[in-house]
Amino acid sequence: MGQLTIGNLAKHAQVNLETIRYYERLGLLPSPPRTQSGYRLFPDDAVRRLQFIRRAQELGFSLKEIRDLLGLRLRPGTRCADVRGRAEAKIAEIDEKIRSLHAMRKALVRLVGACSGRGPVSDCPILESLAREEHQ
Amino acid sequence: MGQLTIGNLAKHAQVNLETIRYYERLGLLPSPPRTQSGYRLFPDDAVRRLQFIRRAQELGFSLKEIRDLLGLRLRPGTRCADVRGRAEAKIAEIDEKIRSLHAMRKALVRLVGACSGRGPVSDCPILESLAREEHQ
DNA sequence: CTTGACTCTGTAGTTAACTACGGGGTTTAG
DNA sequence: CTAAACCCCGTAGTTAACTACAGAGTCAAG
Repeated sequence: MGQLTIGNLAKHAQVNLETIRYYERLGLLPSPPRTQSGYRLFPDDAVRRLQFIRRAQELGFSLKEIRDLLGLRLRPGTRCADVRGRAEAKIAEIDEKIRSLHAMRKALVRLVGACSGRGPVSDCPILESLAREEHQ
Repeated sequence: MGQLTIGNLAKHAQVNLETIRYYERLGLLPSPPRTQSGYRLFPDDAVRRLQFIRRAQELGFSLKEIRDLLGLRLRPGTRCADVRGRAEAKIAEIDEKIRSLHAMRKALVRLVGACSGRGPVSDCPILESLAREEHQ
């Protein structure tokens, strides 16, 4: 373990090979070392990084946002207050998403309940419940 | 209240006017009644519907998925078990998203903590925590 | 030592989700 | 009653995020 060609990485992470090169160009994956003949050799934790990217996309983050998220770390040389600020902003954004998902969930649970109960409720718009709660 | 031209709807819901026509074509908004000259007249709850769509997009749902979500309702003529099944599947998907967001949140909180504490923790990949937990 | 599977780069094509535009009719404020 | 501001439809252009392809080099099994 510890060295993956691009094809093997693609297999393990279940993404298209070309997507990996694309992400590298966009700065989502650090450029890996190469063999003397130019082949990429990825560390095996690149698999997790790719999975993180895919999952974050499913949560509604753009690749640009994900790049920023992945860049959030404390290295000597980064200003702590800056990292902290950006992290806190992201936390707030995540809390907002969680709240919205809970509202959506609640509406669906209500729908399922009305279904088994055959209650007179919920003929009309169920999901309209999720209006943007004055989101900045 | 009660009747919105497409331009007013666009203003109230903060979306581009052309986007509204686009959503109507895709079946995300029901085709509204028209004036005798052909102008659309939307009921005012179209605003909430548009906000729902936008919010759901930010949560990572595609327009196709959102159309399905909005179609989930109990009308006489829809098979209850079917609606129920689809709703339950959506609930499971939402729970998965919520779990992932919590994992992401936790990692960010840890980052902020390490920041103020100047702990030796978390130089390296913080967000790698969010790997796809064997997602079906 | 060749053949098939990989890899490289650069460029072009695709899909989803808009967004804009042109050429026309309609409404309304002055 | 006319000019600005709307609206109509159809079509074309844009952006993000892939995905494919062409032409050439590399590696590994037999």
